[in-house]
Amino acid sequence: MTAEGKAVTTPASPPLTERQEARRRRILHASAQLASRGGFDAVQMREVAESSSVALGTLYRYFPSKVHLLVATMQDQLQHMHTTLRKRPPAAEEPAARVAETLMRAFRALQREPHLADAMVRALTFADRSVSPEVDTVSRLTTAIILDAMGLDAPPTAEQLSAVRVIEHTWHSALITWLSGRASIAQVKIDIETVCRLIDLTAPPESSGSRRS
Amino acid sequence: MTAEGKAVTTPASPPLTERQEARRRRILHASAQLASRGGFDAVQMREVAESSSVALGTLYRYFPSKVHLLVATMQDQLQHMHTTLRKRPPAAEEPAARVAETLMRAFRALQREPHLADAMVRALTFADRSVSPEVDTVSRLTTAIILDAMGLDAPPTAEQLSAVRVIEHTWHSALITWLSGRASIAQVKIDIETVCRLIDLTAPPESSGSRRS
DNA sequence: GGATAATGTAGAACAAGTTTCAGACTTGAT
DNA sequence: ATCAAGTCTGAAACTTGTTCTACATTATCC
Repeated sequence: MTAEGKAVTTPASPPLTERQEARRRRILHASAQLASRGGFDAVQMREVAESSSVALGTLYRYFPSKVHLLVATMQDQLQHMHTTLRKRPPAAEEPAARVAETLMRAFRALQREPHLADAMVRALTFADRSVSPEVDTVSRLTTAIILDAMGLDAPPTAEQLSAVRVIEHTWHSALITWLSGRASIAQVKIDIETVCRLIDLTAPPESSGSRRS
Repeated sequence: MTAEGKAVTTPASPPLTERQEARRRRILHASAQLASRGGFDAVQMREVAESSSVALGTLYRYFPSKVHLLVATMQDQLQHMHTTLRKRPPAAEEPAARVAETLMRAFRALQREPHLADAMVRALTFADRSVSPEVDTVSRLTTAIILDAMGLDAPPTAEQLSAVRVIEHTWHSALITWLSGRASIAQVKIDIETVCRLIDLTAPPESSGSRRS
């Protein structure tokens, strides 16, 4: 069960026309493309505008800052990842192992586009208050992915949610250290596995009455 | 025992003259001052230069970028914190509790200067590869503080070091969520306490032969 | 003490994010 | 079809990090 029934996708403000939806999509595509080339710095607003055949002013109407744009790009990518992951759920038995497996899978996907990862993650952690809603959406998506991986058969306890938050913290920060070349891939793997141990630690007692098969 | 016998402080490149040391200090002071006012954005290189009576070019000779400057500022502040913390070591018995207590103390210090915290932490996570050495120094300092708090009587095991790394990840990322208004102080406290449980989890077996008093 | 290299100064110049504005184009309602 | 409101465009302007240049000051070495 995903954390939210609502579509995490749609802030549903004013409904966009078709042409507008298309523009938005072009912009996000250009953003991801440029990011894939050279990371955060390579995503230059003028280039994104030109690349997506949109005036600079329009770009700024759709995404009020570069960080907004990149966080939206991340939302987009995460959505893909989420659906991809749902298709082949992790194989392991234990929740902790399942989460670790899922995150490592995501990590390998990021390794294929390290520059894109750089742009998205840097934007995410650099975001200030004005981007909070968008960053929060990303966070909820990530939480949903992790909870999915845990494969709980009861709603998560408060303790488990704390563990998930800590896992998210570790995930983001470990990515940063990797992206900035201060930690190896192996290191990141160890950190993920280490933090996932918290899941076992916070599992509710096996036979305490509220378990469902 | 601190993680390093070497002075984490001194990269010891070319020894600075007295006037140079003074300049450097003026710059760091101005940086912290401006950061305290308005956070990352308020630290404008021209203002730092003027504020510390140094030409812009000179500022850039001392700190090759704004991020370098702010990371150095953080180094500076951390050093203070470390010596302050050493004076009154945490009271708790258990290593996990001691670390949590220490981090919460640090957190309260940051709360007193939230804008400064903002500037330093944002710079830290935004830093790219060119700042890796400096960021690494900060990381080593943080590790030292945590290890100190654990009060081990034997050198930390590899497992414990992993736990410490995860704690650091959580610490940075939790700070970010707090600074960007997406998590409350209480939330950060819970996250810290949650992650600190990893310390118990990775403690070496009590009476396994390599214990000292 | 003077030559010489390194360091510092002032200020212009450049780059990229962001804002602004006048005019052209769409859209939706009548 | 027409009008008003909202949207998009192109281009210039503005801000702040960063670089560059020509000249002054300081430090070092003989």
